[in-house]
Formats: sequence, structure tokens, C-alpha cells
Amino acid sequence: MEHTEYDARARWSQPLRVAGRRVTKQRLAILECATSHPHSTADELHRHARLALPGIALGTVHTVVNDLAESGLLRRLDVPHTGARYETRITDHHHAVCTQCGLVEDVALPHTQPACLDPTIVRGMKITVAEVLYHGLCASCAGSLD
Amino acid sequence: MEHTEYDARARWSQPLRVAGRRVTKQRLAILECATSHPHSTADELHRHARLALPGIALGTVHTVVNDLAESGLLRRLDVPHTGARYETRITDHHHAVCTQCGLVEDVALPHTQPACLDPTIVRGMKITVAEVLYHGLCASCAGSLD
DNA sequence: TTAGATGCAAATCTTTTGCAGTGCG
DNA sequence: CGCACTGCAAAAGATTTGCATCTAA
Repeated sequence: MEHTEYDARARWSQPLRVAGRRVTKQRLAILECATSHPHSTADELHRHARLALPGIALGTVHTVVNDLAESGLLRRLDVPHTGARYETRITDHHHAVCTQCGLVEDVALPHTQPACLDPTIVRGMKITVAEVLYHGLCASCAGSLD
Repeated sequence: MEHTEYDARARWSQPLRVAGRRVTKQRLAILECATSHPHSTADELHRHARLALPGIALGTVHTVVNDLAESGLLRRLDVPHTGARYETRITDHHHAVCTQCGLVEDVALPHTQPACLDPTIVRGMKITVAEVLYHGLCASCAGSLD
């Protein structure tokens, strides 16, 4: 548990440099929190990162998270009724959201590329990412009578 | 152009009543604006609705739009870096967003239901809606050198 | 008549911005 | 050492809430 800082540095230094970004303890902490707590909002990342880095500012989290999403190190998820959410698992999965409690789950699709996710299906735009968002009730919300 | 109020009433009274909602001029105006200007934010709907209904409050637009989305008369779209967007075309299409300028376009898929959009593909949740979001560059942004 | 809707304003929440100081490379 | 990055605080933007008033049914 004391190796976290070291591990984060080992894991993210290279990708950060490749993206032309500096390796700061704030960025390492945010990347680490986004890995251990996927689908976190900026505020949640801030709360988690503060445990390891008490001085980190919420504004910094927003700035960093925007920057890292733009440079491809973070994936951004826009979920109804909550702020943006972030994760370090970038590819090969989609998301299901509970319309009642807001729970987000990862959804992996069969490995054969579905035709509807082929970028060329959209005419007149250069599509680079196609993602599926499922809306419904999670197990516990579906169980609760209402 | 003077028939708009009448047409909106004719079109939406029934669905509103079925959803257990009252037929007010504010709701009619918002539904009409969401139809003629799809993918509008609450603020944009407010500006448009104000042309026909100068007194309508932005707070009311938010309240109504939330309520109508919940009751299924409006579809809500969460697009990166803009607020929520709304439209009256509920089914049978998906969306493509320009990551540069924010343009939203409708995308229709071939009529055969793609396997990846089958709700049962998600285990442990009762999925009711599956939608695809495409991210990329629109024609004009792709054209602009940068 | 009356429960549901609206208008308005204040409160809340999220995100952005400007600037001075800090630290990575 | 220089420039990118951070901390801080203020501003901007989006959405929600409470309450008095209004109105569709």
C-alpha cells in the first residue's frame, strides 16, 4: 500500500511524457485514483486524491482531468444527472447506467466488431469513437418495489 | 405561423394527458421548440420559447424538461462540454457529436436490430434503452486545418 | 374548487478562468 | 533556468429548490 506512488509513477510516466505532459505528483495521483475508482466524478477524484495528496485543489483536478481526457490518457463519460466521470480503461468496453441510482457498470461486447459501431456508418463526419450507453435499472433498484 | 400554438396543442395534448400531465401553454411551447430545434439545451429552449411566450422562466424550462424526459415525451442527450440536450424524436436513431464544435447529428441505423443493442446483452441489469454515441469531427471541422 | 404548474429568487453544484507562485525537465 | 503546472479565489454556468401565485381540469 506504500508502493502506490511508486507504482503510479512507473505506470504513467511514459504515457504522460509521450503525450507531452509533465510527470507531476498531482497527475500521478489523479491517474491512480481514476484507475482504482473508475467512473469517478472530478469531485470524487478530488476526495480520493486528497488522501494521498492533501494539498491538491479541486480546480486542479478539473484542469488535469480535462487535459488528460484530451490527450487520451483518460476516458470521459457523460452520465445523466451527475457530472462528467472519468476512467483509465480507455477502450474495448461500454457502459450501463442505472436511471434510478446512477450506478455505472462496464459492459464488454463480443470481440467481433458490431457493424453499427463501424465509424464509416456515419456519413459526413470523421468518427473516431463509437460507444454504446445502456440505460436501465440495476439489480438492487429493480428489486426494490416502487 | 400563427397556427403553431394550435398545432402544438393538437399534437401534444393527448400524450401529455396520457402521461398524467396538464396541458399548459408552457409545456406546449417547450415541446414545440424541442421539435423545431432538436438537440437544444434548456437555455436554448428558453430563448426560443420566449419568442412565443415572453414570460416563461428558465427555471420552468428546467422543471418541465426534467418532468417530460422522465415521462417519456422528451429524450435527453448528455453531450460532453455542453449541458443536457433535448428532442421530441424519441426512438430509432442515435447521435454523432463533433468533438471540436459540439455539433450534434442524428444517425439512423439499418432497420435490423444490431445484436450489441439487444438489452439482454447486459447481465444483472434491466436495460430499457440502448443508444450509440459517435464522437468525431464534423465536415467543416475536419476541413479546417489544425 | 384544488391539486398541479408556474414565476421568481436564492441556493447549490459543477466547471472555468486569472494570476501569482512552484517545480519538472 | 524557463515554461508548464498548481493553488487559490473569484467568476461563470447549469440546475435545483422553496414559496407565493396562478390555472387547468
